[in-house]
Amino acid sequence: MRVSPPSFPEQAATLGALLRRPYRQLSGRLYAEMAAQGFPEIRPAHSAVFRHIAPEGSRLTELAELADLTKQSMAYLLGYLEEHDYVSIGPDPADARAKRVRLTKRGNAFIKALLAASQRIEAEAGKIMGRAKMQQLREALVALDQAIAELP
Amino acid sequence: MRVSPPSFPEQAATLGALLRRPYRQLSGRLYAEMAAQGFPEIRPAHSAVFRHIAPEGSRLTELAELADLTKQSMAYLLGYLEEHDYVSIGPDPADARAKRVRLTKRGNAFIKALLAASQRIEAEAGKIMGRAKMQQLREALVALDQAIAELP
DNA sequence: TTTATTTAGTCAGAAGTTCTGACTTATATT
DNA sequence: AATATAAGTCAGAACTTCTGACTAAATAAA
Repeated sequence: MRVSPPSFPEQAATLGALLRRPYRQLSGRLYAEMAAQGFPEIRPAHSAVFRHIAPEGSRLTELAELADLTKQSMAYLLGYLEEHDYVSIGPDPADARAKRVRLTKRGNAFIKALLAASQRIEAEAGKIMGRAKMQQLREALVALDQAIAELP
Repeated sequence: MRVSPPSFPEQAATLGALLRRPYRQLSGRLYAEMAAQGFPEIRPAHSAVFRHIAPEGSRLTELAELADLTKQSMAYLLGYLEEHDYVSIGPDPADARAKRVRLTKRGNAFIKALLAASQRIEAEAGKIMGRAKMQQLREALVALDQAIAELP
């Protein structure tokens, strides 16, 4: 004698929904904090660059591949970041077709601030939910990522 | 004597990164499968509707609030879904200004298929990483979501 | 019970993110 | 040397979401 059908995703709490909610929350907090700390130009899309750029610099195409974006999309993001002095884009000495993208001082400062804020938020959440559970969560997320990669 | 600075997010594995990766993977697989199963029109943005729509139907404004979107954005998504016969949009008998959005047969079929695929993928991943760990993961994700909500 | 306010939704326009297709130039292969 | 491949660019479009201004209906206040 069911009163209301539990057949809708919100109640069903799919794994996807469970992952999405905290991710969104975290993301929102983080970028708001970065804006407050003097990096207001950075939007979530730009993380595609910051996540993958190498300390010695990276090529546009390389970044595009790592971020799973087209070269055009990556070029768009990089143009914006160059304009706002987060990266510099110069010629690649080894290949006249290619460009070398490097973090500027400001770009490095942004990453440092983002990492610090992220760790602080994680630590605070850890205090609330328990550090052991947070550690379990991390391990389980790594395992999940691995498991999904092995899926047929 | 550090050789390469570990100061970049990809290596740092922030909690955000750990959540994002499997979420993206899951999402990608799920929508590809839905397309293969006869629902090619549905894109991730539309989940904002399916996640929140009530069995008896919902109002546009209500859906917008639940999804944390503007009414205009929700109207855009609903228009598309109505065109493709996933929802019907009719007048609300209780309020002449309002509209009532209901899932069509096709909309219900989509949700059913999405849920089934999601559960199947989760079960398969569970077989690989261990069902106990998957259960731990679910619990930890709920705890994390709760903890983030309690953050200052 | 008029008047004022709030609520539901629309219209117009824009910004941002990402895509496809066609192209140029430089490098690598044959 | 001729051909194929790789790095990026240019032009244009689709999609997602936003802001601001608006209409019409419902609710609250005077």
